[in-house]
Amino acid sequence: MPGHPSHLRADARDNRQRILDAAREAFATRGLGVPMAAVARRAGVGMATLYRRFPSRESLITEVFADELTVCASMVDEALADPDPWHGFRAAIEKVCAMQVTDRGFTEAFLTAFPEAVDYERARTRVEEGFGEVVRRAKAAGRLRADFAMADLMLLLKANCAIATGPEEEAAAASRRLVAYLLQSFRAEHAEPLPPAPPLTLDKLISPPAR
Amino acid sequence: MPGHPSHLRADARDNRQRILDAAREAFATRGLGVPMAAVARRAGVGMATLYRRFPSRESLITEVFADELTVCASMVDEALADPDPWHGFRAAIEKVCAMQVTDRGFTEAFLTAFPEAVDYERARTRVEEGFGEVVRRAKAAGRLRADFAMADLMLLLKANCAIATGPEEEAAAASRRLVAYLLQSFRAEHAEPLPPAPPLTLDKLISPPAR
DNA sequence: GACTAAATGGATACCGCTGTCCACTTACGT
DNA sequence: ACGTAAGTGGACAGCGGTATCCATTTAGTC
Repeated sequence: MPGHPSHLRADARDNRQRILDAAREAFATRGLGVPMAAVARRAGVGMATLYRRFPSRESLITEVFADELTVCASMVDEALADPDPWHGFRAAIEKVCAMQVTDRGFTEAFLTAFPEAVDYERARTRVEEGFGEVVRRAKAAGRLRADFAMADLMLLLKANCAIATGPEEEAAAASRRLVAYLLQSFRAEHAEPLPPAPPLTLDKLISPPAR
Repeated sequence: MPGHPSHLRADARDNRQRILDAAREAFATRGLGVPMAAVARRAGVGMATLYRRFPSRESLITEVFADELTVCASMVDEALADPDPWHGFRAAIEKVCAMQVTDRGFTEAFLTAFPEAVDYERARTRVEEGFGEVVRRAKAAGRLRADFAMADLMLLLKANCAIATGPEEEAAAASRRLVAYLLQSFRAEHAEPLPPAPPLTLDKLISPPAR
């Protein structure tokens, strides 16, 4: 694993970080699929540097995504710390969806699994398990409908991802409204019967290699 | 406008139709963005033929999409003929969403406006107005919440579009569940306050030129 | 059946993006 | 200070896709 920051010369380590920052920004504004050259230029490094550090586009995406997943994990922690389980559930969902709107790269990455990543894998399961606990508590409190499935979270994220395209102002409004609609349906009070949940999990659901 | 079928030699007219059929099929299975050469091969014609008939990829998409919009319009007509306004509303939405799942090209096309098309424009407004009437009647019957906006339909379609990717079986299940959730929220009975609707219409909402 | 304009297909020029190679530069131990 | 290995940037070959050109074939008319 040559990507690891340890054992790197000081300047190389510096450049590595610059690349990650540039990539995050580029992915956020222009989506994954942005030319590698654009990332390199933005970072102020040459192609070779970029490719030595991140041999494939996927490895770069993976690394950037791992960082963002960490942010995500902290949101889940906040939700767990909330004394009101439903409020925690609701706030976590609203925050992640808002994040998808502002950061297009994050959005796409969420939909494009990269099974290789290791750190990423750990953060992911941490998020999954943490959120599972949030769900359990909200159900126990009688606020979240009992037939809510984790796959429904995926459903919401995927849906919101589509909403998150286009001019940011509109996208934000649209996302808020979609989330409000769905949160209302998630409430236990007026639950109506549903078709079965699809067999989707955070990794399984995804469209294969994007392109 | 060289695209028009009239005044074409018989064989040319025939080939034009073969291209449209091939394109519809190719778009449906492999998405818009399928290589033009693949469409040509599938239609059993050369590149030149394809490009003479449809000078740009967009013009081809537009034409195919116009046909599919017609199907869509007939669904709206069915909804209008339904004596139960809410049932009509519900059935129309379920049908269109199911169509998005089976036909990936249609889905993408729905998200990628092409303002130039003329026939397309007519079919579109026909669908919009027809569905507007469906909505009006469902509201009048007290079954659809009063603050439902046409933009909410766009919201649903865009969301469902993201759901419609991946293996068809899973996608279908996921779509059914999403639609069920949203339809529940659309019902007047238990309506809760919502954030304002985004200013989206069928053409306005769209992300600019796809790629 | 013969003539002509329309229609055709495949070869081809072209373009943008990826990923590699190599001659030069720089950090760091001594 | 200086040697060396690590690091660097830009040039470049390869690839997959688009759009065009032109020699050949074919439909429709007399």
